[in-house]
Amino acid sequence: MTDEQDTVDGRKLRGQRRRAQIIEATLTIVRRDGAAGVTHRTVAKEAGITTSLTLYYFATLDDLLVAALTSVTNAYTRRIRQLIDTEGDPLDGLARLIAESAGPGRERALAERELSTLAARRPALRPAARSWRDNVAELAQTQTDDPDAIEAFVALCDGLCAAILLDDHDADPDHIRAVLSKALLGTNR
Amino acid sequence: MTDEQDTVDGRKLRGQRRRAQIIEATLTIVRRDGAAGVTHRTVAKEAGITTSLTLYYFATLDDLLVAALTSVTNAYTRRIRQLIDTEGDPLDGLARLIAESAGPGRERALAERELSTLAARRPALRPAARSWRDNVAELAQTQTDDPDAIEAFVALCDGLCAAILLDDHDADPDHIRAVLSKALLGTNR
DNA sequence: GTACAACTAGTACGTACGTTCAACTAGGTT
DNA sequence: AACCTAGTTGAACGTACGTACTAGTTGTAC
Repeated sequence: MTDEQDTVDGRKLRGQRRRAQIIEATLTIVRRDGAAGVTHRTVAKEAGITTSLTLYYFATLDDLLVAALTSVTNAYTRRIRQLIDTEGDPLDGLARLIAESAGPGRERALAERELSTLAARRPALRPAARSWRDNVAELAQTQTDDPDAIEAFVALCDGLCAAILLDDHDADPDHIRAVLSKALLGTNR
Repeated sequence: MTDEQDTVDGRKLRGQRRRAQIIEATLTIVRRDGAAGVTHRTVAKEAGITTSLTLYYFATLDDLLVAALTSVTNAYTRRIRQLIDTEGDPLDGLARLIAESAGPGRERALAERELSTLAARRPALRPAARSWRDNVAELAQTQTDDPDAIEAFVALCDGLCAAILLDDHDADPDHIRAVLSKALLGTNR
C-alpha cells in the first residue's frame, strides 16, 4: 500500500517490491471476487497503478495467477513446516490450520482452492497447487510409515477444508484433531 | 444435437427439450474450457442456436450454471442411489465411481468440481453442490452409525477425487476400495 | 554529462461480453 | 376466419477485456 521507500536499495529491489505489491493486489481481488475477477485492469486499479505496469511485470494473466497462487501456497508451506520442525503436536497444529478455513483464514483458503481448481486447466499452476498436499504428506510421514494411511490422510485434510468452505459452518479444532488422529494412527488421541 | 422430433408432444415439451439441449451445450463448454468459458454466446454457438434463445430460457448466467450443475449432480445422485439400493457391495461401487475420475469420467468430475468451487461464491449453486456429499453420507450411513466416521468418509471421498483430478494419475478401484473400507470400518476388507 | 537500462504512463485497437429490443414464425384456440 | 402466445431471430447498446505501442521518466554506470 505505502510506496514511500521505493528507492531504499536501488533499482532492482524496487522492481521486486512492485511485484509483491501487484501480487498482493491480485490476491485481494481473488479473495473478494474470485479468480474470475482477476484482470490486468482490476489488479492495476486495486494496486493504484496503471494497467501497463502490471503487464510490464507479468506479461500474461497466467504469469500473474501463477505468482499469486505460489504466494499463497508458500505461506501455507511455511506454516506447515513450522509445525513439523517445532516441538509441539503436529496434528494439533494442522487441525487448527484447517479449522481456520471457517474463520479469518476463509478467504485465503478459498483463494487457494480457486487457484488449485484452475490448475486442473492450466498446467503452469500445477506445481504450486501440489505443494499443499506435499507438505501435509510430509507432516504425516513424521507420524506413520504406512503409505496408504498417508495418502488417505492427505485426501482427508483436503476434503475437510472443502467441506468447511462449502458448508460455511464453524469448525472445532479439537474435533478435527480427533478425526485426523483416528485416520492416521487409528486412535482418537 | 438432432431436433427432428421437436413437435412430438406439442409446444410445451419442445421448450423443455430446448432447455436440455442448452444445458448439454453448457456442460460441453465446462468440460472443454472450464466454467469460466461459459457465456451466452459460447453456449449458443455450441448448441447451434442464437444468443437470444439461451437468454430466453436462462435469463442470467447464474440460472444457466445452476441448471448445469444440477444436471451433473443429478447424474451422480442416480448412480449412488443405485449403489445403495442394489444388493452389491456399496463401497466397491463407490470406489469404482471415484476411480472413474481418472478415466472417461474425468471431464464430468472436473465439471462438477469447477461448479462446486463456484458455489463458494454464488449461493444459488450451493444446494446442488452439496448433493454429492449428502449422497455419499447416505451411503456411508448404511455401513456405520458413527457420525465422525461418516464425516471423515465423505471428506475422504472428496479428497480422493481431488487428488486424482489434480495429479492426473491412474486410479486403482481395488486400492481405493481398501482405503475407503479402512476409513469407514477400520478394516481393509 | 552522457548513455543506457529499468521503469512508468497514456492511448488505442480489435474482440467479446451481458443484455435489450422490435420483429417474425408457427402451433393452438376460438 | 382472426387471434394469441410461446418460441425464435438478428441487430444493436454500452462496457470491459487482453494486449500492443509510443513516449516519457528515473536511477546507475561510465
